[in-house]
Amino acid sequence: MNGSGNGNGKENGYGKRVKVESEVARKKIKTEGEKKRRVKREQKEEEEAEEYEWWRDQNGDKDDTIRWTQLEHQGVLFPPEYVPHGVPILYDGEKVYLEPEIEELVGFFAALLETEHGANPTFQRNFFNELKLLMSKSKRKYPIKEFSRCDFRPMYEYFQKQKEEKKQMSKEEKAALLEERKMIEEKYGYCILDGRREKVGNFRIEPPGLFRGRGAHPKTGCYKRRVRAEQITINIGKDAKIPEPPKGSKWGNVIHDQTVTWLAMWKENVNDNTKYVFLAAGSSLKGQSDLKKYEKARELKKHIVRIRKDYMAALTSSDGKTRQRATALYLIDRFALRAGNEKGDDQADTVGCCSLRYEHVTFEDGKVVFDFLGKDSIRYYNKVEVHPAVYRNLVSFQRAAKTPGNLLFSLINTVELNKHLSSLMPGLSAKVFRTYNASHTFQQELEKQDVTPASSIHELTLAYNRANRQVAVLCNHQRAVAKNFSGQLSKIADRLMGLRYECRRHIDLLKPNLTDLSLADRAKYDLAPFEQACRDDPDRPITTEWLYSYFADLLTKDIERLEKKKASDATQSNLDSIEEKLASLSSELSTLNSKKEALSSSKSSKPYIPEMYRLTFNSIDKSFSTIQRLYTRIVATKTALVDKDENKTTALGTSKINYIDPRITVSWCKKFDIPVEKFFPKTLREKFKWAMHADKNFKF
DNA sequence: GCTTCCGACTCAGAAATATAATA
DNA sequence: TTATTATATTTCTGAGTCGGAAG
Repeated sequence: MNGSGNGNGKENGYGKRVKVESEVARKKIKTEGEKKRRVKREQKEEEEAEEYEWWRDQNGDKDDTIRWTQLEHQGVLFPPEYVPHGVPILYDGEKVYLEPEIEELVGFFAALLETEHGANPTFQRNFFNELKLLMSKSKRKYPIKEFSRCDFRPMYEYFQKQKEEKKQMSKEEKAALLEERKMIEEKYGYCILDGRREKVGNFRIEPPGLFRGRGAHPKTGCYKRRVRAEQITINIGKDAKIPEPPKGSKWGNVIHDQTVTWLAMWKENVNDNTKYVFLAAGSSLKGQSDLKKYEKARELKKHIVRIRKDYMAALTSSDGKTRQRATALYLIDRFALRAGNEKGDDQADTVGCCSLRYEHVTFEDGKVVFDFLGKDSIRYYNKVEVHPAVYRNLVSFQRAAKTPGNLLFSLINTVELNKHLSSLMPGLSAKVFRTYNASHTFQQELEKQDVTPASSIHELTLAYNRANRQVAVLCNHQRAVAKNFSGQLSKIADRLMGLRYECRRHIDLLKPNLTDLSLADRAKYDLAPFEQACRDDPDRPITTEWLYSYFADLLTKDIERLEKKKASDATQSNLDSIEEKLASLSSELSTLNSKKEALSSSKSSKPYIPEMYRLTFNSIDKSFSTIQRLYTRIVATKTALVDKDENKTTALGTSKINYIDPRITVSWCKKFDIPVEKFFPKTLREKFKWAMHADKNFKF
């Protein structure tokens, strides 16, 4: 590996920035240390792998239709054959035992019983049709007629139990399993490409199951059948040894096509789509096209002003087709919309720019509202201001479309659009705008961030992620809300409430003591911003009931702490005082509980505060600094809350992996003296090997 | 020429797994 | 400490783009 690239991590390791501040941090140091060792080990592995630095001898005008000259590989790995378990399902409450083939299919459904797929009517219907088909072909007679009379629970429970058992496996068993996995990866996971050992991506043949289409896919739940060797085409070098198919079978076809990069291919039965086995993302072949993609996007930089001028002028063209094309381009460029190819009826109804329909735009307060399902049925909702000409055009396109269901851009399509684009710049197509705008936005946002090389790792990470998030929002990259998200949020909100309450009572304590001060002195202790910060959240007011739970919580935690202390390092001398404290804590806890009980019946106005948590005034300065400290924590907790909430549905990964030129990250890391490992985990460093030596002055 | 089809590739979020944080 | 839970990373496979061949 080249020195300038990888040496970076060593010179600027974590150690320099980790501040040893307290004993509490000691534990951190240990884990930091372990982390450091792990990172070092990874780096070593990266260095050890003998490296072909393909990016060093790129010559642009090589014949790029031939993708390889030598290709050797081990073929594909098939999933294990089905092993029947004999667990029945219930029909009208009666046990029904199934023959293996049918049991397997039913098992696919039973496993998904508690998921959204299992509850999806289309999924259920498609699955059940497949089941009826299999039963009708069987010699056996099954009583099963209606889905609603089936009970898949027993099988579901059985699978759950199995999962549980797997979790309970001993260390040795787990290690053995891992070992086997490694062996398999060693065999199938690599190929020889032009004399070099390169990683293969998905060498595992997809196991049978129920097709899990996204969104409202009409075929979701259909039986995705087991793939056999006879369906598979192997692509391999002429001189290479052809991999052995499973016993008793043979490959469907073996070809030696040097113009493509796949190693194996088959047709999947549900949608008749082709599935490929490709090299891994870190391979030279993938890396080369990745680099090419970003270079093309950078090429667009040189033309973007002209292209924008071009389509802005065309917005008011007298030719309808030209106006539509210009408007579509405006949307693709400004809002990073996808091109939007036509789709069939046997697919989910999703759209991109060119396939937008009447119902996907509305006009509100002089703005345009886009609301449609995009790729993967992810909702795109955006209320935006647009250029007046674009507004006028959209209104008129919609009027021309007349009714829902009709195309907004009725006169153009993606093929034409891309043809036009490639006439403006060789190789330009709609998707290049997404790459260009994503990378460009990222670089700009990064520059906007208020950080210096002296900033802490934490601040730098935050800055990076903020820029990253801007791009994710631009590209509408979303993710499902985490399972217990609201629980996690309310936990933080609860913590915030506690801080607010504490801040409030410290202010109340201090305030009366300020009245005697001179006006000038009083100005030194301005409480206004703090009072503002600890004002109640109207959605979560501090009630007496909450207060009692708050103190009960504090008591419980203090009791636990003391119990621990008692158990671990109590000497005879302090044992008594511990016992004493424990007793008073417990008594306060029971007092509190009874007060809480009484709360529902009587409405006493003054909340009871356990003795040990009552505040006593000490000095103005002490009190004031406590308030300041609490204030800082309130602000930090608030931002954490906002941060978490904003990140709730935003997926940062997709843009990092596919849209942001990695050289921007690398150069920024060099400039700000922070290891790239902070932002690129192992596989990404592998994927972006070609970008690791980017200069610190690199500009996208 | 045109439209339609389809092959080959990139990009997408969910699910599985590994790791770190916390009780 | 160990067990549990949260978070980060990797794997999986479905869903797009786009260009060129076929009809």
